[in-house]
Order: sequence, then C-alpha cells, then structure tokens
Amino acid sequence: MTTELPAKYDPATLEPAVTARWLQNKAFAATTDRRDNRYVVMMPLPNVTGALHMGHAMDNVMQDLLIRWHRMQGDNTLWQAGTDHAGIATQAVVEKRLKEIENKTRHDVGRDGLVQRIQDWAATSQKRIVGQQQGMGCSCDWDRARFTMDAVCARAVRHTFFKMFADGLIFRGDRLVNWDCHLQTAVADDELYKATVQGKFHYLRYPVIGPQAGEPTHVVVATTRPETMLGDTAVAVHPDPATAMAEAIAAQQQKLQQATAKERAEAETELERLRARERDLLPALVQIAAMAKAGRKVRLPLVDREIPIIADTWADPTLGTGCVKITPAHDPNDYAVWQRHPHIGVRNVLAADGSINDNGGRYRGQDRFAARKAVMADLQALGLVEKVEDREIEIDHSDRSKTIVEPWLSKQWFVRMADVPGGVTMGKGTAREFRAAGLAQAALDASAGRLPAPRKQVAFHPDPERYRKMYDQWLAEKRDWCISRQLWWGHRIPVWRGSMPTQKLLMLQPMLGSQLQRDDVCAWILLPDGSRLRPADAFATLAAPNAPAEIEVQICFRDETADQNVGPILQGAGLQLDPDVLDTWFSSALWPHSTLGWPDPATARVNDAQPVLGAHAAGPDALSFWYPGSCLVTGRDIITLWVARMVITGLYNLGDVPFTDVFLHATILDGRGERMSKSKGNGIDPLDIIARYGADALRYVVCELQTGTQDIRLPVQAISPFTNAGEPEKLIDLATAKPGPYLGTFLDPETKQPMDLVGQYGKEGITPAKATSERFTVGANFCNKVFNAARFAFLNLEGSAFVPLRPADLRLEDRWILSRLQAAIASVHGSLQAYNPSAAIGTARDFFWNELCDWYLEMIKPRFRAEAAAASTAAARQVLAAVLDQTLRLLHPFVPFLTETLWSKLRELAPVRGLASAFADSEMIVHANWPQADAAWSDRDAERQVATMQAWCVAIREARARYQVAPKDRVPCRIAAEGATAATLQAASELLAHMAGLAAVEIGPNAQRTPDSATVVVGDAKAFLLGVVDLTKERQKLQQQAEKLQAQIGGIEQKLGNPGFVAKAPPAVVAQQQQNLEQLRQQLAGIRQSLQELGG
RNA sequence: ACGCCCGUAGCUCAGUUGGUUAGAGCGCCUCCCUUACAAGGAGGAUGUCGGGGGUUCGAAUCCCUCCGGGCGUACCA
Repeated sequence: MTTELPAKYDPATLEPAVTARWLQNKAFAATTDRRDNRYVVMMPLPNVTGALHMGHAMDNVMQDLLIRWHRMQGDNTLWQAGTDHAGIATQAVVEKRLKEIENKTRHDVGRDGLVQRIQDWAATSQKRIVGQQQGMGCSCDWDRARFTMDAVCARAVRHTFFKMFADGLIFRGDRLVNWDCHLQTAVADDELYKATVQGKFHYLRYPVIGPQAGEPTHVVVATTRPETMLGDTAVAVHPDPATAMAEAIAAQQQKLQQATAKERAEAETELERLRARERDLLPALVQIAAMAKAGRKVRLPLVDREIPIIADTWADPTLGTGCVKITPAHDPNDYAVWQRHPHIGVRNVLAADGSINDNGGRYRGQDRFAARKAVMADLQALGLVEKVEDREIEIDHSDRSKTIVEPWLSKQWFVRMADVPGGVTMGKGTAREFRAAGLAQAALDASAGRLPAPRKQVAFHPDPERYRKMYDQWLAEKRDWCISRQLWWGHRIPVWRGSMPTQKLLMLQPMLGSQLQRDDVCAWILLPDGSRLRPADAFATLAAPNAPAEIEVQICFRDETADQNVGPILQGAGLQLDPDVLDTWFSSALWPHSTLGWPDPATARVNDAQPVLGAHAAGPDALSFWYPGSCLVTGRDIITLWVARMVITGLYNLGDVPFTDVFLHATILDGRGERMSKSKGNGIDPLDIIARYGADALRYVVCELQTGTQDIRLPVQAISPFTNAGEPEKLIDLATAKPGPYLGTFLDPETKQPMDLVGQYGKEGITPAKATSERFTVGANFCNKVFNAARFAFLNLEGSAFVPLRPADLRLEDRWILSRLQAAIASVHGSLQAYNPSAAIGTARDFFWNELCDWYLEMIKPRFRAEAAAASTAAARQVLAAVLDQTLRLLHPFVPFLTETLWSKLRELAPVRGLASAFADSEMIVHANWPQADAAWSDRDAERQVATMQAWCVAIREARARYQVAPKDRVPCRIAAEGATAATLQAASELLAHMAGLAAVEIGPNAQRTPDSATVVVGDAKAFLLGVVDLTKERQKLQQQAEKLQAQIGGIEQKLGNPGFVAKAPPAVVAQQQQNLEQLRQQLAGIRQSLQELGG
C-alpha cells in the first residue's frame, strides 16, 4: 500500500484517518508484562455534567504529551481514562432541564426516575467527552475506561467506606454545614463562591428583663439576617469591654504613629471613631457586661423567649453595637460561642427548603426572605428597631445553584482527618502496612518525604515549593471532611441506622450477636451522651441497671449484596438505609486504585469487552503492576479537593502514595484575564478549534502556552453570525465587545445586534455564535510547514539507501545539521523532564524551521539537481531521511496526527534509515523509539563554520535588500579576508554563494573594491558586492554603522576604564570585554577605511 | 486584613546562579507568487524591563517601598 499525500495540508481529512488507524490497531492498549519501567497517568476524570472546554484541552494534551513521550521511551504506559458522576453538578443540570422541559420536580419523578434520567444524560455526555478526547488525539487505553459509578469503582467505594467506618474514622454528627436551600443539600467549602449583594444592616432592640435603675432597658444588636433572631439563644457582650476598648485605642495610636502621610487621615478617622465609641457606648457595655456576670436575661421579641446575656470575647466592643446576638444553628461563630457556653442551647429555625420551621412560631412556612420582611415589620410595630442601614454584603453562594447558602445545623457524615489517639493503620493487611498519626498527617508526611521507606515523596512541578505550600496549608487544618450529600445521584451511604429502645436491642442480642462478630459487618451502638460502642461492649454496658432507655444503632456491610439479603430484617427491626449519598470526591479520591481493581483485581467486575484486571499469562495483576503510579496532571484549583484526598486514600487503602509527581499546569483565561466559563460565553469548545485549525494545531499552541506557573491569556473571538454569504468571515474580539442583554451574549460592534455565545437564548430570538481564538493559526502554520517540508523531502528521497556513515564521509552542511539535531534532541528531552512543554516545542520548532527548513533544505537543493555528483546526492538523501526520521519522532508527542501520517510515507520511500547504523523501525510512529542525542554527531567545528557562513549570508542579504538587488540577480563578490576567517569562508564559499545569491566569489587578503561596490563588514573581514551601489547611500550607511560601533566601543571603554570593574569582576568577564572591544575596533577601522575610499 | 504569585515590544509570553548591544511568536512596514510551502521567503522598525529608592564595578534579575492585577486563607454581629 502506498500512502497518498494530498498536495495541501488538510487536517480535517488527515486526522480522522489517523484516529481510525490508532483505534483499530488498539495502539494505546496497556497490558501488564515483565517490564520494570512503567509510566502511569490517572486522568483527572471529567464530569459527565457537560462537554469539555479549553481547560480540559490543556489538561488532556499535557497528559498525552507525557504519555506519548514515555511510551516512545519504551515504558509500559497506562493512561487511565474515565468519567466522574459529579453528584451535585449533574443532578442540578438534569433537575433544571426537567423543570424547563417538563415542568416537573425531582419529587414528581421519584428517586429511581430521576436516577434513570441522570444515567441517560451521563451516557450522552460520556460519548461526547470521549469523542472530544479522541479528536484531540488522547492516547488512553480506551478499553479500560471507568466510571465512578460502575461496578468496579462502586465496590472500591463500598470497601473503603466500610474500612473507615470499622476503624472509627467515619462518624455521623451535628455540624454546621453550608446548606443549599435550592438543591436542598449540604455543599462543601470548595463549592462556594463569594458575591456582593445589596443588603441591610438591621439594629434590633431586645428588652432587658427587669431592668434596674440606671441599667439600659434594651440591648441593641445588629444583623444582616434579622429572621435568624427567631433562633437566638443568647446575647453576648465582651467580658471586659473597657480593657478591650483601651487596647484597641492604644493599638490604633501606635498605628497612627507609624502611618505614612497617605494612611494618616484614615488612621486618624479610625482613632476618632474609637474614641467616640469609648465616650458614648462603653459605659453601657460595661453595665451590660456586669449584667451578664449577674446572669441577667433579655426577652427575645416575637417568639417571647428569655435568653441569657453572656460574656464572650467574640463580642467586640469596637464593632457594631458591641453586643452580638447568638444564633448557634445559623452562624459558624455563634456555633463556636455555643460550644464555649453549652447551657445556652441551640434552636434551628430553618427547614431544608429555606423556609422557617416549627421553631419559628407564627413565621413557620414563610420563606426566609419573606420572613425577614415580616419579622422586621413586626419589630418595627413594637418599636424594637433602632435603625436600618444600607450596606453591601459579601455572601457565600452555592456554585451549583447560584443561590445564597445558609449555615445550617444538621446531621451529616464525616471522615475524621485529625490525628487519632493511637494512630491509624495505613494499608492494613497489605505488605505496605504502617502507622500514621491520622489521615491528614499521613498526606502531610507524603509531601514532606517523611513516609517510611521505600515509599516516595509526592513532589509538585514545575514549582515544588509554591504548590506544596498550598497543599500543606490546607491539610494542616485537618478539618473533618463532610461526605454526606442530600442527593439522589451518587453512591448511597451504606449504613443502616435507627434508634430503638435498649430493651429491644437486648432482646435481639441472641439473634444478632454472632452476626455482628463477622468481619464483613460493622456495627456501632450510639448512646445518648454521644459515646460510641462496639456491640460486644454495648451489650455489657446496656445490661447494667442505669443504662439509657433508647440507643441508636448503625450497621454497615462490606458487601453490597448484604443490603438486599439482610435489609428486610433490619427494616423489621426499625433500621433504615441512610438516604444520603456520598460526596463525589469520595469516589474520585479512590480513582488511582479503584480503577485498577482494588480491593481485589482478580474479581473486579469489568465489562465484557474490557481487559481483565487480575493476573494473566503474560503478566501480573493491574493493581500490583501499576500502583503506585507516576504523574498526576491537573490544575492547581484541585490540589486540595482531589490531589490531597487521593494521597490520603491511597495511603489508607494500599499503604503507598498514588503517584510521585504532580504536574500543575496553567489555568486558561480569556483576553480579559477572566477564567473561561460556559455561562459567561467566553469558553471555547476544543472541537470547534479542531474543526477550524486541526487537532495538531490545537496541541501545538496548548503546549506552547504552558510555560511555567503563570496563567495563560487566550483572547477569544466570536465568529460573527451576521456575515452575508460570500463575504469574508468576521471575527469579533470578546475582550472589547460590549455585553448583550443576557449573561453570555455580546453585541456585534458593526450591526449592534446581540449574539449568543452560550447557545441558550434561542427562545429570546438571539442569534447563536461560535467562539474561537486566532491564536491557533500559529499551530496550523507550523503543521503546514512540517507537511510541506516533508513533501519536499519525499520528492527527493526516492531511491534512498542506507550505508553506515562516518562524519568524515559527509559535507559541511550534513555534519552541521546532524550536530544541530543532537543538540535539539537533548534540549527537547531536558525541557520535557523539567515539565516545560513550551520550551520543548520551542526548541523543536526552532530546529525544524530555522535550521532544517531555512538552511539545510536550501543548502542541499543543488545536490538533488541532475548534474550533481551521484555520491553527493546519495549522502544528501540518506542524511535527509535520517534527519526527517528523527525530527518526526521528536515532534510526535506534540503533533501526533501529522507525524503519524508522514511517518508512513517516509517508511515507504526510505525503508531503512540511519547514520552509523540503522535506526530501529516501527510500523507506527506512536510505537517508535524516542530519539536519543548521539554525542558522536556533535561537531563544534562544523557549527562554527556554518555560523560564520550564516552571519555573512545575513549581512549580504541585508545589503542586497538595502540596495534593492532583485532576488534572482546573482552578484559578483570579493571578500578581503585573511587567516582563519579566510579559510572558513573558503571552505563554505560554495554554500555562501548559493545561499546569498552570489555569482563568482573571490577571497583573498588583497581583494579590492570597485567604486560601485556595496561594502559588507563582518568581524575582521570585508566583502564587496560589485556593481550594486549608489555612492551617496553607501556613505550614509557606512556612516551610520560607524556611529553605532563607536557608541558600543564607548560603552565598553567606559566599563574597562572603571577601576572597580577591572579589579572586582571575574577575569574571564574582563577578558571577554577586552576581546569584544578589539573586535569592534577592527570593524570600525574597516568601515572608516571604506569611507575614505569613497571619499567620505 | 494576612500569605503567595505576577507587571518585559501593539498582543501573548521567554529571559537559568546578577555579566557582551534584553529575546521569540503574532501583528506592523518594504521587497519577492524563486521549481516543498503566500498557511511561504528575504529584510526592517518597535521596549525609561510598572514607578521610586537602595545594594553592587555592574540590576529585567537581589533588597525596601509605592502603584496595578491575580490567587489562597480569614473576617464581615
């Protein structure tokens, strides 16, 4: 079969053909074997919520780059693909559509109905995502793709939960959580964003009960959420307001003294404010503090409850009214106050949907915002509102529903991250078992390299210190991880629980006793005082005379089947399966080992078409072979959410880290520096870029963008939908375009019509438009150049043969390009090792374009002419084939489609390629060996000679351009040179003549100019281009050059004249300067001489 | 408020431990459809390296400070 290359580079036809070939041949398949060197990348699993965007493109391309690079190096590579069920995000999207399209809520369709709909949605998304990834050239082993809700992953989730539950690391407790009233679920801190809203500051007066003479009749508190007063259980005042105030004033005075002129005014105002408070407010606060000590109370209006005045330092006399209402169930700080003063109690006044609950008296059933108004109106009527101020307030919003979240006291499941008395056994039952102080501490030890050997450190790239700090800071808090979500989409929490009379439990003991001893069952008995007992201990305790009458039972089975088998019995006993599901990150945290079949690869229930995870004839099981893995590639926003948790669960389940390297790539921003997002309409679909520029172009540019730790600006343009047929396409820069009527719409500056970049405003009659970025043309141009350079090579490679070559057999340009090739290979490899894709592709590009195309291909053209000597042609062919071979390999991880296509053609025309010996061949370049820099082909002499020739060539071309010599005209040239320069030019004279468009070249110490010659000066020699000159212009040019040189010489003379420099700078630097000075002086002398000859 | 990062050509970014005249790509200007490539070739112009101060023989690079931007954490009664 011969490969037919089209005349023009066309990624749209070339790329799908390559994809098909790779997939048909299962080119990316990973199989365990006996190789020692492995390279494992676990894909940061995309959500099935929607499609991929440019951020994913960056992430996927970086992984593919590393994977292809390692695969070519001969590593047994596994790139684990898959998707994440993304509980809350996906359920939110599907619920929203349900409402929009069918006007139904989840309760209308029921739990099973909703899950079914989400599954359908997920299946569609998965198809789209895989299509996008394959379009980008991702070389994952697709047959091994997993989903966090599939049987293999679900079993790992279940086993991990069971293990943690049995170890006492998972517990259920009352905590203040961020409650999303719209989605009716708890959300994690990471799922929040701050938004500023217009709000009010309400000053409320709580009547003092039985005020004594001279005491204030009311305590005034301020709040932004007056409806929460229904749940107040105390009013707090600072225990010693006078001292606190005095300290604040002293601190402010100190600050004023150190203040710069600019800060002064502000500091003075603040001091003034504090002094005014001290004068006007403090006396009352002192009194109230005394009342607090005396155990006095206020009457909570509207609900008519007596609540105590308490003394707590949380109340700051310099802020607000100096007194604070305490609502433990609805404010984190107040919650903390309650922890310090348990006797005040707690009252939750919100229902799950954000309405006021039974505790809110007559406001019950009102939405919290309606209740806010009602409460204020009623207080107003009672004369209990001191004042109301307008104020901008920053409030936490749920990222999923975009609604305001409420701090809410509720029962949730947690994983204990803090240290545990006696420590935690990590990797229990494995060969890697060890003890850690706690889960978070184990992950901290991993980043610090403190894990017991042979476990490796988890290191961050490309800025180890900076990112480790982020990771460590978050883990150091060791905050308990809230893992329950009140959703229907996700892994259900596998715990049967319920409360029952102690007597009933004791009656069940004979029946349950032995069952509860099994090691695949774990039960806890919870006593009313919060303590938790193993069944064996509990039965003893509960049999005692003063045992509590009612207890709670929690039972977890390790295997899912038990839920079906034993469930009815438990239900009969009054236990229910917990309705909540697990936080999505719980299952993603297991990804690096759940996908490999943990806890038991041999029995992992993979799909029929998938490779087995257990051991097979050719190799060991997937888990022992590929765990621990190699590199995790992701964005820094996910370090805490995911990276840290993977390390924790990996250590906990397997006793070792999931990966040793974490490569954190840049975030992609738009032209304004804002994060790309679908809803803002500034996002780009990779498939749109692929359709327009090709996947290789996308990859090239993405690699080029990844320079280091900096985020990347990618200016986004809309393709104008208002272009008439036949007109050229118009692009509208979204960084400057004015926003349209809705979020994600923009106005076309020409027609002033709105365009919809989100694709959601069809009903509103807004024309949809696609987003693109012109930045990708660079990549397309590069690919086009590669394609054409290869085409040129192919035109001349017919009949190429291999013979062992030695440097001495080769001409200067051959030795030069081979030497440059070695340098390029070494440099690209080094840049990839340093996680610097931009530097890597930059070097590859410079070599390919600026050296191979611009010089070598041009230099060898004469050798392919009919009249050239056969030996010279053959050598050129062989070197060209070898260089192209190595260059394609070097470029393959960056632009895989193009290189794969060209590879086939190269193999046909030059079946054996090599230099001293033949290169190892491979049918597809995806499996070819990565090039290795061979020092034998480094040739400093050739590099120096060609560099000299190039310098002359450029100088001559510049002169030609200046004198407007037609490109085709071949100009006679005389060069006045001596010694080494003359020798070099003599050796390269043929090349120079060819490259600079010269006719006869004469080189000698006494070469003379003609009056009409242009003079070109390089270093210590001069060239005369005969018959091109205008004398006046020539004098001008030489004059300018002389001035420039004089300035440079002046600079160096000054430096050398500085005694400090000569005395203190390293001798080598001084010598270098002296040498430069000498050279520049020679040049200047040459120019002056020419000027003299011209009569200047 | 505290911590981390950044500010270099019109745009997007490089610039290793301080050391020749600060670079690249895109864009711009001039010339060229030269037998791989006009998605190309040859040549050219463009910077008080955010401002100020300091250390040093020498600063884009180190220190201080101010201004501007981003991220993280906290706080907001």
